[in-house]
Amino acid sequence: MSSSDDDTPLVKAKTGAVSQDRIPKALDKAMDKQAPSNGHVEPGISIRMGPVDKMDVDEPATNGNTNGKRKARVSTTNGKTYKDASNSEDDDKPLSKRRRTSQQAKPPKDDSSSELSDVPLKARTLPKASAEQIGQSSDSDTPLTTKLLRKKESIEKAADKEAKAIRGKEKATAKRKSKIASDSDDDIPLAKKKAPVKKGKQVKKEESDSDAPLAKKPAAKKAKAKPVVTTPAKKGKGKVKAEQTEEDRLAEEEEEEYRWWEDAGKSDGTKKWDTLEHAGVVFPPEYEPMPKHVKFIYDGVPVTLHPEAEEIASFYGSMLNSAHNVENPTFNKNFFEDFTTVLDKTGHAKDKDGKTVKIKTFEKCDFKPIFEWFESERAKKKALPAAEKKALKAEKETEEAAFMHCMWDGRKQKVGNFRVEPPSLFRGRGEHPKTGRVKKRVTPEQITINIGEKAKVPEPPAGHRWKEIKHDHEGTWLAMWQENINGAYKYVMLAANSDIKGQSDFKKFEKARELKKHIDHIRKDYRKELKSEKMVDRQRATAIYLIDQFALRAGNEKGEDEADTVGCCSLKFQHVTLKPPNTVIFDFLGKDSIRFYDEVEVDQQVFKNLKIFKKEPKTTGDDIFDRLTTSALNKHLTNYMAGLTAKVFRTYNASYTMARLLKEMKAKGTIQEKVKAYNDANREVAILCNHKRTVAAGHAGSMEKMIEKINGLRYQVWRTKMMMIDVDTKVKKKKGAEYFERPEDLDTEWMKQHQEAEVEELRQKITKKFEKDNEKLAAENEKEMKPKELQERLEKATELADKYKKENKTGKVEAEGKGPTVDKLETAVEKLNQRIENMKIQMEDKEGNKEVALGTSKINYIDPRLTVVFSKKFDVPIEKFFSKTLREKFDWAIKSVDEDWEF
DNA sequence: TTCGGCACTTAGGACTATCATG
DNA sequence: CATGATAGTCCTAAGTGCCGAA
Repeated sequence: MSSSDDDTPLVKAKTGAVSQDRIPKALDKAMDKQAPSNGHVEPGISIRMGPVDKMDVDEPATNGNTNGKRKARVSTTNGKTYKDASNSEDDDKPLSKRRRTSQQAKPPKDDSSSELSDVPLKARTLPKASAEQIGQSSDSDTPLTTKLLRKKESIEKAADKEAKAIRGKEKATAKRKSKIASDSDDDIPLAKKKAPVKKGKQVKKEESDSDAPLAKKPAAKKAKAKPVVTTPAKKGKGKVKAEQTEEDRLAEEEEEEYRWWEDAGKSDGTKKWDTLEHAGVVFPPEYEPMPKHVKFIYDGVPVTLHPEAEEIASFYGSMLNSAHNVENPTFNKNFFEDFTTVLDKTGHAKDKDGKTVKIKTFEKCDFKPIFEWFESERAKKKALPAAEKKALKAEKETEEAAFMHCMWDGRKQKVGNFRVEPPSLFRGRGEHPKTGRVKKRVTPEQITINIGEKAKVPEPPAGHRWKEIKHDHEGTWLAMWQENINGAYKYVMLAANSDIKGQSDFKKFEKARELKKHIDHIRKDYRKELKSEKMVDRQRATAIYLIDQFALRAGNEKGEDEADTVGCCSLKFQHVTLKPPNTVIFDFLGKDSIRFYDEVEVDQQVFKNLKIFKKEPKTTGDDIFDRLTTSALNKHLTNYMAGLTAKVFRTYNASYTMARLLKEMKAKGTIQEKVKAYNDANREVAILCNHKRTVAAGHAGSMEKMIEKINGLRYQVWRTKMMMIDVDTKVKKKKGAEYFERPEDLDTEWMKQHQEAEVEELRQKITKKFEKDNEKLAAENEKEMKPKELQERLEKATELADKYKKENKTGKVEAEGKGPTVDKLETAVEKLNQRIENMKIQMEDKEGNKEVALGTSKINYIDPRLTVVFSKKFDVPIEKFFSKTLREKFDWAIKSVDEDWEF
């Protein structure tokens, strides 16, 4: 049967080449052979990967490793229990659970050197090895971590739901009604929704459509609130409503808070404001030449530069300590080129006799004195008394106060980045061809101001004028300029906690929630289209599959003069390695030149397709999706839902994953434990989105320290056990000799070293304390202690050393503490073991977290309402999850949901 | 259909404040 | 009370995606 999966009629290709629109049957078949669809995967290792295409069920392999689990699955997409309709059993399989063979698998190359801080850098350079080589080398250590307990989960989930259903039968029905009323068909089984009723109509008028949730939802809520007072489900909302009126009154008296998320109508999505007043931008301070004695050195000779050139030299000099830039040849080359241009213009340098020195070679430049001067300045600033620092800060604040806020439709709103970017050296990431170039000072003449017609236009600095004054009501920016290196547009916009940003955030998440209603349909479609005989469709379906399953970015085309990074649509031949039967290895640099490495199992058909897309004559450097662009992809996606683009999948899958994880969580334990559990879920999402950070410089060191500490504790455990024998020789028999054995890895050599280290540590501590005490005495004008006193105090350390020495000699440990008994010692051992366990957990946590950044997903991908609900339900203060700024940013979420809310 | 222009979100790293810890 | 680790903030680069003109 496996050869019949291509049941669609095939149009004969004209030339038979892959690049034709149609996929020749022969090729498709050939691919079948190369990638045997019935290739066996050991069920023990394999997590079920790609969702099974119904059309492929005749292929044993794909089903083989999912075995019985699938049958029992109940779709939980909407948080409601119902039998999954039709053939999309796996559509809702939570992302993070599926298909990552190596969720946290480190690429083989990284493994060797986790202690080196430059590893990430290395990892970020494009691998030179061929794709095949990578495949092979990683063969050996396909790390299979994180296997999530799918079975258990679905059982728990079902039980959970049942319980819930019983608890709130009434509630549920009320909710159901209200939900329907409020235009959310969350509860309707997939089967019923899948008909693309809206399809055609929605296509073009996305503007108004995508706004629908924003506009309609709150309105619906409000309308509901009145009549529903009696139903339990509505109580919450009724209350909110009541509070609101009160608050409104209060608000009017003070600041007046605008609860836009409760405001119906408002904003058709294009017009963003009616009136807009603001103070413009703050320019960076003019360059202040360094004191005369600070010289740039050329070829060993201290020379003087024209201030303009000196400023540029100072950019470079001040960053001598960040090897990241200064050791990058491109950075140096670009810098020197731009530096030379300015030097040519300003007459190069003068030596102390006023003779011109021409600067020709970068290697002969010495920026050290400049660097040192900057360092000393920095130190000076740091050493400033706290009071002075504060005063300085306050002064700056008052100076900038006017720029901090604007008036947006008459409401005071915080402005985000009102400071114009100061000149500097461009720090492009990864292998950016322009990194190191001089980013010039921005003049008022380059800046366009966007402001209300009736508002007072901010004064440009004396003797200057703005480039242009606009009154663009459809823009949310206050000022704009273009930077000189890439021609990038820079905008001054409102801060994240402003209404306007909040609104678009809200919209974003509502859009993702809407995708929930269409996702099954979409998944079904792309699975079907994976087999389309049209190359374009097949590529598109495959791409959507990757975006959906692995949270890849869209992957727009990039220019020549940018770093060479990719996303889904721009994946190149060498970024994807195929390992039969159905394992795919992704290895490429994504946004910010962050490496994406993942070894996953995919749907058999996807594997086959990728093989076709990589078919000769394609080779390194060629596009895998050569018939696909992001705009074609997005255009296709809009057919399903207005405003649906590739990016929405990331939001959806991230939030959906978080929602699932939080829902599965048990409300038990201390607050700390709950927070930890939340962070673990957060981490899973971060891993899904490949949000990374560079490993902290001291990571390996602090790791080692922890290990030593743990070993120290283990040693103490052993010693305590030995003390038991000292107290009562009989325990040795009772507990067995094994109990008293010192762990093997803590061999005699280690022990001696450890003892010495302990003694030394104690000695240091005593000495330090002594010195400090003395200082104190000196400060109080009293007599300092004699060195003899120190000697006496150090006796303790010697005693310890002696004790250890004796222990080593006799092989016995004298019991410590008063009235030691076996019982007491046993509790002591227990306590020590507990501490060891805690530390181990802490350590693992740290290690697992060392290159995962949680912030990005929390700020951009996880619907904040999920966190708010979690906080309320589990009774953990929201402060534990959101910092002050985040609480402000997510104000709308905090104030708008009760604990019944679901993503 | 492609391309450049434009506006907006997403991103990691540098810098800074705060907290724990010894 | 210093000191190092961690959390929080700031900065700006690097994406996405839309639009209209060629």
